[in-house]
Amino acid sequence: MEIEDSLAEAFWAVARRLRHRTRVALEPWDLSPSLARALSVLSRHGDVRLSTLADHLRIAPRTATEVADDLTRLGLAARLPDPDDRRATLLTLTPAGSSAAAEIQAARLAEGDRFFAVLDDTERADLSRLMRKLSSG
Amino acid sequence: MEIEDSLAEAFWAVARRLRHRTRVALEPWDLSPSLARALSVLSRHGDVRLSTLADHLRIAPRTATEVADDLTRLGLAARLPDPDDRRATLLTLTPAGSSAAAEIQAARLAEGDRFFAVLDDTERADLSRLMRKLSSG
DNA sequence: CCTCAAGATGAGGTAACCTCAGTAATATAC
DNA sequence: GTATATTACTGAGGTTACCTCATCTTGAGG
Repeated sequence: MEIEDSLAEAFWAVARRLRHRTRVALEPWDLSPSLARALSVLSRHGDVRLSTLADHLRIAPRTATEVADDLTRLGLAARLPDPDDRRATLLTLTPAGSSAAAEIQAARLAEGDRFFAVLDDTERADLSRLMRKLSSG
Repeated sequence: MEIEDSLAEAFWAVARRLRHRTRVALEPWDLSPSLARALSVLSRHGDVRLSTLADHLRIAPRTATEVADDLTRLGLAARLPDPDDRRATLLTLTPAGSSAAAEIQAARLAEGDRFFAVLDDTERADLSRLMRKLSSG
């Protein structure tokens, strides 16, 4: 049936596979992808304002409030007042949040490595170069 | 900051870009990605039962009912009784649905071509080979 | 013909987004 | 030094694209 597989379709097939794998890798933490991403932003950028979090996640500011609520309810993050601006709220990782973030990051990296392990070194280098070209072209 | 860009991250950056471009390319038809996919299943497989549509889209059968409702309301598809099984309903493209499907398919292909046009022939062949390897590995 | 399964759908729910309006705090302009 | 605009967050309520469960009709096998 698939007489003509466009490059885009092939790309999406790989994306689907990778997404599925990643989702499975996150299962032990029982975190939605959305919360996992937020956690990773917090661990990469330290304490952030909700509006900054929204920017990083490319979501509306209002939605960042909800993400913060969820992480707080799970004991992974906490709100604290921004000393520089009393309108603002900083979101900070709790110890539980930090360690979850670290473990998740490690699991994700490992899963990525495993996924791309079917390629040899040269192929991975090629792919990396092509991706860079496509994401800045 | 980005000392170590994993291959997976680079891949997702490209995916985001391609998704964005595709969404923009679909704008003229004012169809959600979900309906556009359904339309494309119909145009590839001809009349299908709702349950079959659900399988192709990997959604629950109940959800296919809603997709069918939406396409019908837009005049792009119509329900007709399955002559082989009076429990079943076939979904068929209307003329408007067929031509929309064809145009969208063409636009998507063109957009994909444009997206991957920053690569030369060799690079595209490489990418294609790598994608095939990753989606069957 | 009786029971069980399959196809569609009504009712109702969820996750992850959104906009709009409102409040508090800050920055800017006069 | 006050008036005005702007910024940061959040309450209320909506949307999309899914889901499950219960129900109805029809089909299939013993």
